[in-house]
Amino acid sequence: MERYFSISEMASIHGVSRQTLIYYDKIELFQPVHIDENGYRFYAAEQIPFLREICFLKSIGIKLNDIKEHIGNRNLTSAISLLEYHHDLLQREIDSLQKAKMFIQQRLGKYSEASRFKSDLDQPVIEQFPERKVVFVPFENEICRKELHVTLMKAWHILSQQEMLPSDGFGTLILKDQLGTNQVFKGAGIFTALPLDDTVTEQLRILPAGQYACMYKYGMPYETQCLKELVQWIEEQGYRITGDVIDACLLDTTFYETEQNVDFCQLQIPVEKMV
Amino acid sequence: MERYFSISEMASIHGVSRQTLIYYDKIELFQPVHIDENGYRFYAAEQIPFLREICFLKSIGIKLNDIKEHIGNRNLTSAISLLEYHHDLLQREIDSLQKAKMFIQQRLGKYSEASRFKSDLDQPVIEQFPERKVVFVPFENEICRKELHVTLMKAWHILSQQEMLPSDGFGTLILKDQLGTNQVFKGAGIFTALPLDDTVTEQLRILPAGQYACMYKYGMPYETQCLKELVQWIEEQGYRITGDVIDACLLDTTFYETEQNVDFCQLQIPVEKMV
DNA sequence: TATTGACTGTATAGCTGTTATACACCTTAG
DNA sequence: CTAAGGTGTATAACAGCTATACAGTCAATA
Repeated sequence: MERYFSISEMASIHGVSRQTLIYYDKIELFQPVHIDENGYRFYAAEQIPFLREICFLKSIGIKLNDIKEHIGNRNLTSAISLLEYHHDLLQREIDSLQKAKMFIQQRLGKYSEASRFKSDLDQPVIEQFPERKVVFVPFENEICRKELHVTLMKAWHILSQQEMLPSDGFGTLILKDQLGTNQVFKGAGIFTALPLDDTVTEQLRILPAGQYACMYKYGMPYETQCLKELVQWIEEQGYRITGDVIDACLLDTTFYETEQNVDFCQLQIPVEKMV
Repeated sequence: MERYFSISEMASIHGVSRQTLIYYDKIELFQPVHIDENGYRFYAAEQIPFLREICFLKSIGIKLNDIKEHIGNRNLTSAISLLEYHHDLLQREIDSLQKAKMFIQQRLGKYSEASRFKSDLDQPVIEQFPERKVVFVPFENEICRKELHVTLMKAWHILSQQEMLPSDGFGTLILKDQLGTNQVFKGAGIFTALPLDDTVTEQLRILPAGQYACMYKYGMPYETQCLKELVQWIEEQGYRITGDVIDACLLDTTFYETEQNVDFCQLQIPVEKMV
């Protein structure tokens, strides 16, 4: 019966590579019991349970450094606390991936909305919307492309502080009372939909459920031609505007770099029929 | 109105570091529209949606390389397929972490069993066990420490091929018919509990539910003193052995490196009362 | 005008856990 | 004597940054 295992034997027994054992030797995680005059590494059968345990801990995602600290003086208490700690860590990791998955689903939902829109471009139509919770950040300067982008990023920051992403749509919100004045964008700002129902303490706003007069358009929110048309249409049809105007961005400029360089949007104005 | 953003402005708007933008420049993922005579980078407001989108895709875990390939010529179809692909990837990742979490729970369960054992060392006692599914690998050579370890690793390989880990206990299985002969370990081998109910095509064996005569002990399976004592006790108490002998390892030698260097085990022999 | 301080640039190492490569040595079989 | 198959060391590469060192730029102040 041979006394030692060569490095390749030891590696193949554990399903790891020779290089990996050399690396473990180097970082002093797992070293051969014997080294011969040529520098050849030799491992003992008694070492197998240790390497096995290292492989187990590695497989469940524990860092080699943590394994190294643990494996040296191992006892039931330390083994349990290492596993419990890692269990919590895994749970947090899973939660975070679940969240990412949900953000993707929401974004896909938005894309699906954008691709099968329900009316022609620049054609007014009435649609129903559920209640929407959003974060609202008012503009601080004259509205322009730059102000739009910078303000949106502020809203983004508010979400990301709560570990959320603006995956569920955003746009510009224009105050109802400013319509028809020569300061249409006074008090206006950017909204981003809340992807989770988590509480954002400040800057939370609710877009009410109900019927909205809507119009798809290409253009930036500060181009008000379509807005005027839609408001006029609302009057002609005998509707009354009941709340603030939403200019929801369906596809931003990153989709139209070369040609148009404007957003694909939907104006949404809450209305009710006048009696 | 200033035309450009400096690198630090652009970084802070997006909540990334200056170094990150330098890195994105270098890998040609996101580059400034203008570089002045001193090499200073300047970014345009129109670039914000692109960097924003890069940050979004990065946050949900998409690799920079994939983002780079995608962001250049972006359209609804490619955006959807990128997200759908990544959604599946996330799901697989989550499944794998869930599995790891379950392995930890099982291992913790084993440790808990080991720490609150129900009878004294070397004291026979009757216990109930549920049915257990295990992978069985027979010894190929004379039983000894090395053969135990090597055979256990073979069982490990069978599990890991099915993306499982031997987290739910292992041990030695001795055939009932060899008890009392002078070849006790003929046909014996290593078993490892199946952590999942997945089908392992071959080498699957079932340890039946029922009552077992049990004894905790320190020692390796090839040391048969305790086994003899337990078998004798079974006879004295008027029980009959109904199946193969299990020598379940509760804590392996990695827990006892310096002092004892043997496993903490529990002998389990299925029995029934003779009438 | 000289000097701060806050910016900018480049270049480099470090992190983690390997894998891959290049090059050299040892042993044994043909 | 050579070839094959093992072994050793040293190094780069991967990803996505962060941190550091060192140097140039710019505007405001003493």
